[in-house]
Amino acid sequence: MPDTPGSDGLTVGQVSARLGVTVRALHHWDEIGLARPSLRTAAGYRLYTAGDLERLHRVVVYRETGLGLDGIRAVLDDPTVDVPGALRAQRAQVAERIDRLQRLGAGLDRMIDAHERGLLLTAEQQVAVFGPRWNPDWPARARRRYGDTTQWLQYAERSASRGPGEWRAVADAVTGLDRALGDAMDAGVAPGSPEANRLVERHREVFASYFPLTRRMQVCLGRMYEADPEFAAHYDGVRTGLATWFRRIVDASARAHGIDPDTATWQ
Amino acid sequence: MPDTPGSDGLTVGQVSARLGVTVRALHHWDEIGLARPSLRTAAGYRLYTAGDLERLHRVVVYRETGLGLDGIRAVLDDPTVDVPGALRAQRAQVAERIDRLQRLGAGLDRMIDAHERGLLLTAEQQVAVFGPRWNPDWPARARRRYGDTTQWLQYAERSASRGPGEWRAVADAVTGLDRALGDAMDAGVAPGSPEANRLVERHREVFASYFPLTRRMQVCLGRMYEADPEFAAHYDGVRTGLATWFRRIVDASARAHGIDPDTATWQ
DNA sequence: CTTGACCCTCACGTCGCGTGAGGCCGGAGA
DNA sequence: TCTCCGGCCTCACGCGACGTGAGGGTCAAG
Repeated sequence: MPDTPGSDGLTVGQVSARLGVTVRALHHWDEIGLARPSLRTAAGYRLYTAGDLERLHRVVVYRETGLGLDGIRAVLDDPTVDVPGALRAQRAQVAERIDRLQRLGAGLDRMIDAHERGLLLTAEQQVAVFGPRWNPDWPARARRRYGDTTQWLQYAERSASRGPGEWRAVADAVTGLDRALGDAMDAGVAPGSPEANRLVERHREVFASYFPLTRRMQVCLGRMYEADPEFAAHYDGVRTGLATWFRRIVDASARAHGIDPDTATWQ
Repeated sequence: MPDTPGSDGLTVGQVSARLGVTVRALHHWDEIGLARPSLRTAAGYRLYTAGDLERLHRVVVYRETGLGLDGIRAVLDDPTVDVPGALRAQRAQVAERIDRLQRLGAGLDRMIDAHERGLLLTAEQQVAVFGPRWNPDWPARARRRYGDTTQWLQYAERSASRGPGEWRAVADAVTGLDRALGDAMDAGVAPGSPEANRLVERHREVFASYFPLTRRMQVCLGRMYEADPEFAAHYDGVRTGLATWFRRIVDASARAHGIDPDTATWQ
């Protein structure tokens, strides 16, 4: 009985089942000469002998260490190769990959937090950075209102990489702008004047630390500042009537750039 | 000055320097339509506008999370995609990969230990498994003598996956064989007899738990048992003269298989 | 004689670029 | 004006370890 399974060799399927590797992998290892069957049937079927199985088993063992096929070939065929050394090198690589993945995971956690909370600072940090008039509920409320917009995404992406120091700079820029706007209104700067237009540009630049803002979006924002009680309260807290004056200088600037502020949309 | 850098776009090299990505990556992202420049010069140079830079920056951010380019495309272009969900899925994948790598690292540590110490058991475990006649220095001495042979490699590979239970089974098989050999010698079993040959085969099978043993290697091993004081002491401790008798039954069996025991080599 | 499970050999696809090859473009110095 | 050098362009193959068909032979059983 020369073709009883096991008497002179196992077929790819049988080896595959025994060693838990795919048939294709066996073909591949045969192709590249890493582990070839010593026998073939007349029909060309691969037959793996007991000795072949030995080698295959060693291949499987070293493959599980993450060694590349060339490395495995070296370990199996080159008696001068330093196997424990190769294993230790492999171990170091694995440790490094774990490190990288852990850093990546931490970065992901930060981004997830930024998307969900809008800000990575604790309530105390927020008050310390943005001042006592800051309400720590605002980020969560902003997320509920705008969380499904592209701009929220962009804002979250930026927030992920900002700590207290960066936020302090943003807050300083914003309060500086508020002061400049109030002073200009006090000084009687007229909408459409070069000075007013410069302030509008400055607002766009400062605001870009949250997300990129087009002129049209800025127009919508100006109207929102005026209409939304919370925003209006903020600007009127700087100077009475500032929200309205700001809308007027934005509208005038938009008109100067060929935009009709009454039909402008957010998109 | 329509071609001042920055006025209407940056070239690939400038973008590459700013964002810390390779020029080839920019080409690639252009090819697959992930992030294309809005402009080209007459000569075909890519020119990235401020808006293009925005998009590129977002690509870079999400690429750092390990998201695939198709995933990034979805995040950037499909407003219905659940970004925090995608990030959390990515986070879970990362955690799983860390897990796998940590298991892989543990496996590597075991293999390294097996190669270096020859045995993963503590001295106490060794004595518990192999009995009071066992000397815990033996594995280290064996490594010094045979550590550069293929057989040591195979032995170490097997050792890496053996705990006390498996070693107990091996030890039992060995002591059972020793007893059977001693009994047979006592009973006057003759070298070359079927019973002696069966014992030789049994020895090869038992020994295969250390590493695969050919008949020729077995012949050499028989001579070593007789010549090496330590091995001889062990077998003579079972029965006086057992080492010599064992060599004789191995020789006889080898001759029956067409091997000249006096010229057989380990290879 | 057919069926269905198993085997064979191509040969392309994967993923995100790296790495040339071969050649055009643009600003600066001789 | 010529030349030089650095930067840009478009192919197009390579990588690593197979996955996944396509198209077709083989083998034991009914």
